[in-house]
Amino acid sequence: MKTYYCDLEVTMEVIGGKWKGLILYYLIKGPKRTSELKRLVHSISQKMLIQTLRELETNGLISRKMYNQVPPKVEYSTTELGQSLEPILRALCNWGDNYAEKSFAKGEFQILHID
Amino acid sequence: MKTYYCDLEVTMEVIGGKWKGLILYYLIKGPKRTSELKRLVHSISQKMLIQTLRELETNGLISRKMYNQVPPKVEYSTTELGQSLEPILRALCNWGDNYAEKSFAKGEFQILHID
DNA sequence: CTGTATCCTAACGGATACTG
DNA sequence: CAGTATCCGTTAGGATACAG
Repeated sequence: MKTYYCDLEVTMEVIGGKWKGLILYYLIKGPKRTSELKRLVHSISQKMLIQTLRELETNGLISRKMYNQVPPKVEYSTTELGQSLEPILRALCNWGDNYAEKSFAKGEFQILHID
Repeated sequence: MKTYYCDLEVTMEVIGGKWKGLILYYLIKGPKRTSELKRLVHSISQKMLIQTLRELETNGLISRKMYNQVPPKVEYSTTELGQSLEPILRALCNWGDNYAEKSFAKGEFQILHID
């Protein structure tokens, strides 16, 4: 059994990592098919996309709906719990935007918006 | 040069990972000496503590003050930028607390509060 | 007390090929 | 289209010893 010493650790376990927050962020805006997510989070590999979706599903943040048809169609959407992260994820984005502006002069990195 | 495609990635780079958010969370409550942090974040190794502090400092979130005395004394504190994360980190904690309550029944994990 | 230097392992994550 | 399986390199991170 996993043990945490601060609630912060719990949240980071759920939305931390390289892809979880990002995928959740897109799903919060509305349901998406697997291929749509693959395109939106365009640098993610097939493996990590599926793997991350499974973890989010296991943690009860998103749900998976499968349509029985050929070719297959699967749609992911946030649960109520996942949706409750919306204000937090938005705040994280806003902070990052502000931070980026202050750090741009240093030329340490770049941000490409491709929405 | 690092490239990001969403502001969310930027923030996660800064407070993500296993220790950054946690250390920042303690420093936001007030300046701390190295040994104090080591005690508070009690499961952290010497190596990760120093390494994480360096990264937070490089990102401009905390500052390091050294006293020239024997034995050495070093004190870390948040910068204005680091302090600006206070509402976000608090929100992350609250969410984790709420999430934990909903998940306790499953017996998947435990939380030990040792403040 | 604060910090550095090694060594070592496990997890993360990318590339590719393949299945229904 | 959606997903699985495998291989493999990189990195995160722990343990330990040591230095100023």
